Amino acid sequence: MESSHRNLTQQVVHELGKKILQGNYKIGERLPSEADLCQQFNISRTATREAVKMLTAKGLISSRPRQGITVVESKHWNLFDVDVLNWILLGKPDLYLLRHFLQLRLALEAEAAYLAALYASDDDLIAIASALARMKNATNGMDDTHEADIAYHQSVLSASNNPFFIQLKNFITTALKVNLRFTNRMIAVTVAEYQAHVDIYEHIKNKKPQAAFDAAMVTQRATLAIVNEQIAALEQEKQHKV
Amino acid sequence: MESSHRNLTQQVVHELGKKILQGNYKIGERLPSEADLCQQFNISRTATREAVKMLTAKGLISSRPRQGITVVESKHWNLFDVDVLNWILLGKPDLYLLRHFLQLRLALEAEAAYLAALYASDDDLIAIASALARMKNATNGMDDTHEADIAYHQSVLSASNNPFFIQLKNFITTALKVNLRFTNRMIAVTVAEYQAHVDIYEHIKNKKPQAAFDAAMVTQRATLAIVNEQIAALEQEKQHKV
DNA sequence: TGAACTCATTTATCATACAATTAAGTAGAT
DNA sequence: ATCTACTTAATTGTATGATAAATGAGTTCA
Repeated sequence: MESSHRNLTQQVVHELGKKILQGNYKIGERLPSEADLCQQFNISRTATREAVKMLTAKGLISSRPRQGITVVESKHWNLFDVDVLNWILLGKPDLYLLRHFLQLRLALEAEAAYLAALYASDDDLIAIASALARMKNATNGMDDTHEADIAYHQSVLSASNNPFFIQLKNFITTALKVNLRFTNRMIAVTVAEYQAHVDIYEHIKNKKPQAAFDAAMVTQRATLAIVNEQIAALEQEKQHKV
Repeated sequence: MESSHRNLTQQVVHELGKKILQGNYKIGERLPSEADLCQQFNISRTATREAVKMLTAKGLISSRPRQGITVVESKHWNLFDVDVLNWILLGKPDLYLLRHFLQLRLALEAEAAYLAALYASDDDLIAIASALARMKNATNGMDDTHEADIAYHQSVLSASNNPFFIQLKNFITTALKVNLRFTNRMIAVTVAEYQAHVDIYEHIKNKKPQAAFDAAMVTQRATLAIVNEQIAALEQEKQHKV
């Protein structure tokens, strides 16, 4: 068990969270009662209840006397919670999830670039530059592409100096992980992306918000277009099977 | 006490959450120990611990043996949690918070309009249209402006058919509440806004994503510009005082 | 100096008991 | 029959007390 270092409550939170996000319990359905959960996990009511409370706090379930523990509507789920996001990833992410992630990333990252051009401090600029340096090394195999990519995107979000954008760094990082599962990128692709990011950085440094926004938007719409094509191809394939 | 209908645990969650978000405990600082909290609220350890766990699940605090209960860095806070957002509002929202909200709304709502133009179902379109009808009534005083406004924004987000955008309906609603505190809108303004929303709706209905995006973007940048001016004026005023 | 040990503090977990809530069933009146 | 009021049982909510585990800080000893 990979989670043996965590305490009991957190392990149960993890197990139940995974099951809920993977659809083992349908919406509105009852989970096992506290007593049953105690038996299943062989733990005390204290630990069980604390786990239930944590999942409640994340908006996944609701517990009431006599009614038991039920899965609430998915619109109440805190999809931007790090744990919830990771539980989603433990399932089998499909192209539709990838598209949803990209759609939100597009919206966020373009405006983050815009705001960075307006509000980035000197330190923020240095952070972006050093992330870009790592990306360049990565194209030569001297650094990890994925790590460098994450560092770059996080540095731009930080430079927006908006706490809400900053909080979404978790989300973006997770979205990039999903990306990684679908795109086995060639070095060539990475170089092109690197150049695009350099351009955005220049706009940010030169305090040209609209230019930074547009550049980021173009890059992301292109990525999204590729995924949309893949989905279209997939759906056509399904049609043929039927 | 307005929260007397809630159970004990949730009341404590609310009280502590408020205090943390209002800055009564600094980041890294220790909250009272479990034992102290039991005394302060005059409740059992069970209730106290469950409250602590819920706040932990929302990313506000961390509790470890010997170290106690500490406020974690704000970058870990789940700012998109409904409760956390409301605790923020219980403070005294300033123009900077309003700006942060608007910056994110701008990013989200423009792209939501784009996606709505691509993916809105017939029902989605009907929902937007009926929200617009409510807004029109509101300009005649026949419906509540604020409620109608919320309904409109929510209907566009729903029409994006992206679960992440849909989850952010809570956020947008809260952001609109903050808006309300600062802008005592004239009817005239509302009429102008109404027309802008009608235009966006037409673009969505006609499946013109880019047009919908641009229209939404223009409206929001204008709103943001006003707030930026107010902030600039405020900062200049402060300069004079010094 | 520093490594090993002890100790005290605080959270983590367990066990048990009772209270509160509420869905569902039951009895009684009309 | 059916509506109301009552009873019951299932489930979570809260309280209490005891013990375990983690860990920072001090203490001893080589």
